[in-house]
Amino acid sequence: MSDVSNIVSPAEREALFRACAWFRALAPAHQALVLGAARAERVPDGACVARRNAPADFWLGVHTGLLKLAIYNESGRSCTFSGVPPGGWFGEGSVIKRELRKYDVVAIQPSLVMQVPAHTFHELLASSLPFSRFVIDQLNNRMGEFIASIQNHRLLDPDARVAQSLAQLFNPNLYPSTDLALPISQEELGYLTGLSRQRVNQALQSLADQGMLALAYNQIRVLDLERLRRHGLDQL
DNA sequence: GCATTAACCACCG
DNA sequence: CGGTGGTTAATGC
Repeated sequence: MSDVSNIVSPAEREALFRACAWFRALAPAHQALVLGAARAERVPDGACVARRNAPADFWLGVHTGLLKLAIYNESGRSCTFSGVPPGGWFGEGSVIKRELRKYDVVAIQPSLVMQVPAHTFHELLASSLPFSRFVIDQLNNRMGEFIASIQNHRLLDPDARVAQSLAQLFNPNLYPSTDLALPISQEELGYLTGLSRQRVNQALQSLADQGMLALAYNQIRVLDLERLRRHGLDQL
């Protein structure tokens, strides 16, 4: 993990924010507030975007690439809570509570990350109805995803867990701009699902055989998202 | 039985 | 060359 960063120019940064639905819903004055304070940077694969137990100074968004939210124990074992694909915004929980971040944020692909300062986030929350609405929807959607995650983990067989974990990365409310070709290694998918790489490989090949996915080097292409979403749910 | 770890090797970039 | 993927064998619950 390194902290090497690559700041994006103001003009390009503005374009990035105009691509976000929540930003377009803001009044012009609030948009200006964001553009005056926000940052955007390119980070390489493996880079640490934000650290666990550090102050949550930013609300974070993904424009391109892929991030993961994970914690590591002293022996180096990791637990990945969530993958965040393009279009995803996260970290509002710790920003709202003004607490230390609860997990490490690590790039698992070269990524373009957007950062809204906590101060700006609180200003928007206090003065913008559209922004408040967005944050409520955001928290609500993610709560649903986490409850589904626990269900999946406890009730579904490994093949179905892989299918559901993949399908969650295509939640249109949380991650509106995810491409169907997902650049992720099978090892990272193992961390995300809590399964071994070998078992994930077996599940992926089964799902590919059934026509739901196409596998390539460092990439999983979803061919039938609806079937992937349904897969395994009949077990419940 | 089934998943995990460890190991091996081929292949990709 | 390092990272990734496909496979097998040994181990454990």
